[in-house]
Amino acid sequence: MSTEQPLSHAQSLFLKEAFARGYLHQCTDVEGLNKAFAAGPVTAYIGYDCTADSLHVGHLMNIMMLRLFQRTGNRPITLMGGGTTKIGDPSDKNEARPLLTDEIIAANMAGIRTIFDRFLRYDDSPTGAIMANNADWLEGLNYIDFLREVGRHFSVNAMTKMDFVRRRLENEQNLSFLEFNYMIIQGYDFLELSRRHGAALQMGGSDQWGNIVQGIELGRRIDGTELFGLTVPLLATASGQKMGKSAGGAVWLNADKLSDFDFYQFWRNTEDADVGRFLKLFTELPIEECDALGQAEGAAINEGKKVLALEAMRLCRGEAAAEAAAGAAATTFGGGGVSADLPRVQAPAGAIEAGMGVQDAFVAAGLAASKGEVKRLIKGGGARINGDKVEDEDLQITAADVDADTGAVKLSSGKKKHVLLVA
RNA sequence: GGAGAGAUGGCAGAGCGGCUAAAUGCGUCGGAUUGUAAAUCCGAUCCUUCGGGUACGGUGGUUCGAAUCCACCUCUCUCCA
Repeated sequence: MSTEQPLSHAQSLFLKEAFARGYLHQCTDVEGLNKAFAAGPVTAYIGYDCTADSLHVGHLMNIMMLRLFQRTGNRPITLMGGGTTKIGDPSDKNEARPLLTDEIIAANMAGIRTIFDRFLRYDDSPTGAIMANNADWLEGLNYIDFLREVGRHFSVNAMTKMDFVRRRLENEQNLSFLEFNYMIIQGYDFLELSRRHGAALQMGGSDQWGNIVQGIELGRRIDGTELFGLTVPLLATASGQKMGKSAGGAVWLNADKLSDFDFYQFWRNTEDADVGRFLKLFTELPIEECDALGQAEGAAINEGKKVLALEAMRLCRGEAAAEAAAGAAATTFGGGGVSADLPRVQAPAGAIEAGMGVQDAFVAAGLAASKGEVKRLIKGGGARINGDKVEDEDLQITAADVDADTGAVKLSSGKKKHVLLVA
């Protein structure tokens, strides 16, 4: 796509900026979309599954894009897949996954919403974000009416040519009718959102391209409306790793799923080659500044990583958490001191006073999954208590190990994972 | 509907009566190096009350002894119709 052409209207700011920051992958019709922006605020949506009670870094790029979309004078809709989650997206999966219950879906949705509140402004103004839930229209659908209105526009011939369908068919793996309907339902969401809220654009991960296009087609055929789609690129690290692992687990955006310290560390440990790109994607610093920081050579690039970590923290966890995590990192890695802002885990009541085995302590702190793992860690020289290497696998942790200031014992697995086990 | 092949640790994939808690690779976790980076190198990699206990799709059986042999069941794949 070209950014050379003069974009005389402020609304096109979004596409220009999104492109420059690296959010754009594919677009169904750049010219048409530019015109739409020129005509006034555009309403766009991104759909989110409710399969977990938090979103993770993999979702962050498109949340940032929604935020940019709003800041550049448009109205974003976050669509919760309360209805579609009951079906489960079959694309890219080889087997059907177990269906979630209503209770779990509702709980997941509540967890996910807390994240959006940090990034978007929800209100009734022309650019105020809207929270939608496709359960609102999917659950009340009348089967016959739906088939007559929507079903007739879908060609099974075409649907069987889709990658995931063909794969399932060729491998003779069961593809239930339920799953087969997912793309119809998702396409229908777009139609419904365009009717209810005037949504003209759907954005999403590049894996959603097919679903998005289906929705656009549907809108054109049934309502004769012109709809647009655009996707964000798949995110990987420079060395080719899929992004989003930290301290042994997914990098959740919710603080109750991943501590502020670990979240900060995730960004702080970004690969050199990714610094500039990630700054543009995950912070709101001016592009020139991102580029400058990302181009630093050698150890100087660490400054960029600190900025990235701090800024990403600000957006995802808030100012106070960002400062605290940065401080905790500085004391932990700089001075070797113990920061009170390291992740805290409560030890079983009275356990430390009574004397707690190291192995149990590490497991309790979540630094190891089993005692055998702790033994291996000790054998490998990676276990530390208050900074001292553990040599004896039967060592007892007692009240004497509890630091007066933090009221906890600092346990470390390797050089980067630290937990304060609170007595 | 007919004929074959297969199901092994987080994954891929050897093993085909005892030496097999099960080769090798990937992944993961430590260590070294370094800049809390990447790359590289080294080590570890079921649980345990440290006696043992679980484990090679499921259930029985043969055997002193089975992931390995037999029967049935479940699922998957390939070829033919």
